[in-house]
Amino acid sequence: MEKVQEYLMSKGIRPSPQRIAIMNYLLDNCNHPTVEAVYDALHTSMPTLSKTTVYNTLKLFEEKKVVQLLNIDERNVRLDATMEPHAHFQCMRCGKIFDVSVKNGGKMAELLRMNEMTGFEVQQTQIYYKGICPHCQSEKE
Amino acid sequence: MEKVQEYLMSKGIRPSPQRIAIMNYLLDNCNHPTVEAVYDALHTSMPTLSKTTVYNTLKLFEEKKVVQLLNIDERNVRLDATMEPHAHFQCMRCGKIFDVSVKNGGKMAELLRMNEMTGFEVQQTQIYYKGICPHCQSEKE
DNA sequence: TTTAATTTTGTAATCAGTACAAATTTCTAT
DNA sequence: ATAGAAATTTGTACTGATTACAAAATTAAA
Repeated sequence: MEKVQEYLMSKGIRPSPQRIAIMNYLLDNCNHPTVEAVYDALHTSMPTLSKTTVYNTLKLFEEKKVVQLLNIDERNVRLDATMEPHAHFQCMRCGKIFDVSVKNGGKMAELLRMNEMTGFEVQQTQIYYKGICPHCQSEKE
Repeated sequence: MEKVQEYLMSKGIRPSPQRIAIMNYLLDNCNHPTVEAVYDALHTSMPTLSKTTVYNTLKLFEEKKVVQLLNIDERNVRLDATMEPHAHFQCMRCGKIFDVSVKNGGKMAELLRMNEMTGFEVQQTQIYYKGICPHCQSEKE
């Protein structure tokens, strides 16, 4: 329960109630929520929470590398508290985002990263797929 | 010169003057321009051009698969008329976007695509890198 | 050559994200 | 403890990219 507090501190993040709440939400909801979703969910139990705080916190979390901000959806940012290397798939029909484990613990991404990148200092890699998820494929229409 | 017209027609796009102008611009400017940049550049020689037309046209181009809309920059969409499979690198300092050729003509991406994607119908793949470009690395401060 | 279909245009609206300064909370040093 | 400094949170106002929409213009078809 209080593990999150220690986790944040270990990452150099002061564990304010808001930050703990946001981090907990992200850890419990791995469905790549939007900022809006985070705010809406926490707003009820924490009525004073401001949307600006959510944005500030997420920017801090990204800097401290405890959260990824995904740009796979052109509408709005999606959050992901899983930092192990993995790719993402978004269904163009239902909009859901799925994690895609990259074989060999990201070695593939490493390989990719090597090609032609001479002189480029790569700090982040994002792999995005778009298409139709299994559930939507078996839908009539 | 008039090749573009035929190219568009071959892709099922009616070659209006606006569409030809936009396509030509994208083919001549492979530096992943923004929508704004396209509009600004063409607006002078084609004063009646509307920004809405640029947006409409680009959406059409994407549907017809003659242009990619890149979401690598969180601020605004970037355009790319190169449809051969390749990745992109954005410098976090200067903001420039570079093409990264994926070795073996996209076979690497194909490999990635295979893993764990059972049941998922992949239609697009985007690989985004972020970091510091060679030029910005050799900059003081 | 009138009618229908397509495309373009301009304006207004939307909506995610940011700037900013006041208010609050937390930390530190007495 | 407690005053003052530092960090954090909050609310409001703003920005700026993108979209909605309906009228105007262009093109195709009969």
